[in-house]
Amino acid sequence: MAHARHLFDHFPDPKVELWNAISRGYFHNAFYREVVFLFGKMKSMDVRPNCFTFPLVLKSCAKIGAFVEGEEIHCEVIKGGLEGNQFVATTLIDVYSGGRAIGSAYKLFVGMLERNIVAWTSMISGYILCNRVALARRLFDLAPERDVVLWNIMVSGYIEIGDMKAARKLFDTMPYRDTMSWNTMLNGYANNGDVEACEQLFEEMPERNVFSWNGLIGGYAHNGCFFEVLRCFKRMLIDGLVVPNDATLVTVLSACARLGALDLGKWVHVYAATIGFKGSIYVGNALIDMYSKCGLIENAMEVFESMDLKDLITWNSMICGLATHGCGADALTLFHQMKINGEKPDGITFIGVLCSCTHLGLVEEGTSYFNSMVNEYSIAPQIEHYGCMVDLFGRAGLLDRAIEFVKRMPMEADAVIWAALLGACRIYKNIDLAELALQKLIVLEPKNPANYVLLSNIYGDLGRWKDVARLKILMRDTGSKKLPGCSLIEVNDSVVEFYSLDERHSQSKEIYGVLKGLMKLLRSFGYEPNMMELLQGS
DNA sequence: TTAGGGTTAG
Repeated sequence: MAHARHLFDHFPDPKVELWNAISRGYFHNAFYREVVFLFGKMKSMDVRPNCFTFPLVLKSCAKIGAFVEGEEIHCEVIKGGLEGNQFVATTLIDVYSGGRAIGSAYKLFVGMLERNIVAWTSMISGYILCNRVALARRLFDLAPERDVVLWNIMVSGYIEIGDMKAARKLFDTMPYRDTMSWNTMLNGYANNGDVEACEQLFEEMPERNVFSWNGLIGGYAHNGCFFEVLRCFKRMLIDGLVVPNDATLVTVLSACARLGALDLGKWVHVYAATIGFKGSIYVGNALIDMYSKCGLIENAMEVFESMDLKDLITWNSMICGLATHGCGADALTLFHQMKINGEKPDGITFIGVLCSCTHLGLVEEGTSYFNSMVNEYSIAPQIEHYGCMVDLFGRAGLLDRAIEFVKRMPMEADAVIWAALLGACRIYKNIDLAELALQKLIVLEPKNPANYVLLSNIYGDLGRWKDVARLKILMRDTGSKKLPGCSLIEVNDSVVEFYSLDERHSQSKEIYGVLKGLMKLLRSFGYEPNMMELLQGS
């Protein structure tokens, strides 16, 4: 674009065609503001925009959310006598629907002298966008003709409101289906939590492209089936008919992160470079998260530093990765660097920042960050932020300030917050507050046994065994049995699950042998395991 | 030269 612009700037007296050409260049490179800016410049130089100019500028306005400017440009369309142009009018319908001004869109639609299928499609997708699916369907039935694009849009309208039955009924009556029709249905099932239907449809598809594979893989990921994500990715590679793209890799990497599948994650890292996604922000961000979650914070940092282009998510992934990895000081340094680089933090950034302060014990700094989030960045604190603050005070032993904070919150404290308090009560042995916290937790999460276990641990610490026993009975009576936490570790190309006292693995004898050895080694360094926790089965 | 449809990350 720099070369194109250079030529354009040196062209004597460019005509409207040339203005359109340079604007189209900016549009296709996603420089929407520049298109709008050039439009203003063009007018100031008395060049009259034509019917090719307006769709470009209007779409650019819509892209950057400049709906007021879009309306002004509509006036110029009328002044220029171009409202009757099919291309211009259809784009205006899209702009108004995009700005949720569905009434204005419909007025335009009705006022059109001729309405072709594209105009009908724009109007119908406008209604869908504004959640008026029944109205969209009425227009759909009225449309003089329907092509595959229009059918697909109507199907996706039902999917968006979660009506998979209606979507399927329409899909089944389609006179012709292209790959996108199948993919639309597939993604519908995936996003509505129906993994089985998703799998079945995938097998029935006459033709699959990368979106089809991503639909199935994404469906698994969305529904927590991370092993299936990896299995399906391998099948895709073996199948070999379709090459994965950045979206595939991102989904696979996030599954690796969840499972701790480090070897596959590393393999994807190399593979991404070989198929040309080295510069992808999406892939880079997913790699940072994967390495952080798998514990290789240095590798995460390496990816971070190698990225020429960074966005908000890049910074957030790295800051949160450092914070959860115990490198709070580095996380805070990075936060300041982020601001220097001109990236504006959001609510997630502050989660990382506050979490860092908590683990560094920086109570006053954390408080000041919290205030700057509200006052300097106008970010409304979410319940997660209040949770961070309660945790910050709690872990620092300032239980009074923590409970004070809970009382002043503008929303009801949730289970996470009370559990944070309960955790702090355990460290600082505050039995009264602990009992209050548990009371709240029993109401909020009557079925979560972890809460009873926490309080039971506190009683145990204080030697109040009768109370421990009382809680055990209470737990039994509520029928809640604690789901054991499990660890996942990658061994020889597959991921193995381990529970406490687990003996399912074929080599469990050897594994426990190693554990015993490690315990011995720890003891020789003066470490005494806390047998109390073992006894209480936490 | 021009208008309508799909997936991904913290």
